[in-house]
Amino acid sequence: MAMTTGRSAGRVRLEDVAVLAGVSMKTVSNVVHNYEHVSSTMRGRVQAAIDELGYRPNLTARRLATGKTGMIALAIPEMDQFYFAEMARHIGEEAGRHGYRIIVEQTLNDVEAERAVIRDREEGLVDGVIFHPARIDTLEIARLRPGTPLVLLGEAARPVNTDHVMIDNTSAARDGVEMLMRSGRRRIAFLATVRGDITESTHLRLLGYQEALLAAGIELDPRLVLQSDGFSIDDGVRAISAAIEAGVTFDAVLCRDDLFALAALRALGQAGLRVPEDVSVLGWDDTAVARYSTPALSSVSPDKRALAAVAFGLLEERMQGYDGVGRHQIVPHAIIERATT
Amino acid sequence: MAMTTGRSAGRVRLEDVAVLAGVSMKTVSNVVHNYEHVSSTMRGRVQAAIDELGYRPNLTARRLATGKTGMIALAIPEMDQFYFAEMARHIGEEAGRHGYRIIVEQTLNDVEAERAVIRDREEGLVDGVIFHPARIDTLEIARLRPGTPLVLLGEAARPVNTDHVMIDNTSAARDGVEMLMRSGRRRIAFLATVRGDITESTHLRLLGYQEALLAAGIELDPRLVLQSDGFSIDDGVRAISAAIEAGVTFDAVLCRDDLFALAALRALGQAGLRVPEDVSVLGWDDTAVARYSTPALSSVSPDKRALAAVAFGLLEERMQGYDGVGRHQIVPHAIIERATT
DNA sequence: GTTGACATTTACAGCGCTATAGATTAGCGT
DNA sequence: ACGCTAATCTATAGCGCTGTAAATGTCAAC
Repeated sequence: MAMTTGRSAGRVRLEDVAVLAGVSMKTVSNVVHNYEHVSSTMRGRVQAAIDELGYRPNLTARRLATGKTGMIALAIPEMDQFYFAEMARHIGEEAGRHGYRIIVEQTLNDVEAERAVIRDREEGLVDGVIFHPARIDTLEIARLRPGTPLVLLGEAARPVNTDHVMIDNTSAARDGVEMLMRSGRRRIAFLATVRGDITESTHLRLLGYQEALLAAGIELDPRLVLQSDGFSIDDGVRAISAAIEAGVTFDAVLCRDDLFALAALRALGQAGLRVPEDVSVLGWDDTAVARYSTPALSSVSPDKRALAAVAFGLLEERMQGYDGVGRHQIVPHAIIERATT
Repeated sequence: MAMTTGRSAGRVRLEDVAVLAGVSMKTVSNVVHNYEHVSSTMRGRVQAAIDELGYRPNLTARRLATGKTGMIALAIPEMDQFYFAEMARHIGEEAGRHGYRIIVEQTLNDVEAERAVIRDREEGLVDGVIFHPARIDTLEIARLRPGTPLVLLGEAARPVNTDHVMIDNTSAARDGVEMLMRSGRRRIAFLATVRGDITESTHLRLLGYQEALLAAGIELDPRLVLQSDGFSIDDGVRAISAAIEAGVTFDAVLCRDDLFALAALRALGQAGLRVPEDVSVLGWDDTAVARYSTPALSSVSPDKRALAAVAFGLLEERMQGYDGVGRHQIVPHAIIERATT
């Protein structure tokens, strides 16, 4: 047993290979990188030394030397929330395809954690950041303007000079409501506005809901816009149960996310209402639970793959030096009909 | 030549701060690290320079110098699967508490990707790896024996010399079956063995299921051990529907994961069977969907937080130099009863 | 005053790799 | 043979930080 100072036990370095092969370090580096102008004899000799010693390049050193890390940070509120987990997967795959790896940062809905993301907490650690903010607004992000390339996901409260990709929430909500109306629904509830929600999403979706109704000549009934005390499933259940008990009637519910749609399923079941016979339920985000629930949820489906691809694309341009104004991109959405409508 | 390769535009370095403050680099470093033996005048002067220049340390350089990265890799099959997403969250939080960050590696059930994890793909990038293998067995892992500290999650096909943490699947299955029997169930089905499943988990759970039944003096009925063609919800639905159509009767189902439990809910509903009146359903993993489904799923609940904490603890010891034999740790589980039992 | 014994601060050699510039060799037309 | 270009290969200066060893200051105790 060789005695090592706590640190990485006598790791094999590039120089060791060079010495064994009797060549310069640069030549070893060249064969490691498959540089073309290396004679095949040389390549063979070096490769043999690499194999013999079991050399593997130290990525940290490489990074310091090149200034590129090959990693991007993905900052999301919670990685076990369906929507974010799915986005993380897509972004991870997309990044992988382009030779990047991702490191996931959970902000856990903490303002300070989100600020830390923007303030280059990752300095020198990642080449870029994809960030889905939950607590801080785009204005503040613009103010803290990080040095690392950044792309935002999700709603932008107002136009800012930061790259940004999202779906058109308002138009998606309109599409959802129109779909419900096509199947004859007229009294459509919105589940729900959430107390203390500082994100723009709910608002935009509500707006689309109202626009569609008005466009169809249906008068808005404020009692159909449900109110929830929080984002949990129980909050959702309470919101809808309260409405039912208060005598509010409706034949469809547009939900701000799939979780609220599950809440609707539960509350309606408890009230003895059948889905979709008595009430249609339309979720939002089209996460895996939509497929797994019984009855399977219809849901407004953002094109997550496109979201990931576009976000990564914008980021890549920034990483390659683009330094122009912030760009806003809209990716497509669809209404996926399953068993609840 | 100031003509550097497109590299990071004039970033502020430690040396810049040192020059501005008129002190040595080491002193700046000391201030950055809150080293105690720094006079407060000095600290103030240096801090002012840091603030003025907006200096932020380059983590890559720090890493190269210290040999510690402060990061651990978490390698899991897919990060959008409920169980893995939740484990990722817990491990991320646990690591964060100890000053580490995680980088998530999706192996996507690919054998080569899993081998790459073991073969130190992360060389010099992370201080340790927590790995939940899906395709390669523990024997192969032992053979490829990586240089980086490693802790395994999930079942070990056989004792190996690698740290490893899991719940006692067999005993958990027994507990689950006993709970079902206590509520009077006698014909308990197992959903399901999966064709092509090379993991040990299903097998161990099935074993526990059988042990509990035998211990209660109930004869094993092979028709109650359902067979599925795959891991998807539809595979699960088909497996259970086929059994029902074949005239197999049962009053409870122990499922190998929550997804199959949702499948059971769906198939039973389609067959007009009520849950839990006619058939009890017990899921496994106690993922968020268990709480969200209607009726809410009862589920075998591994203590994920403990799993994360123990795994991280073992890894930390390895990272600090422990080099003894592989340790196996069992963490607690519980049976969470909700509405399906 | 001096002397230790500490507390502070500094100088500088790495960490392992890449990249630039220059040295060497090879290939070829005349 | 000779000159010239192109193909290979080498030497070495960083990348930005930390750790070590040594230098300098400070202060209480003689």
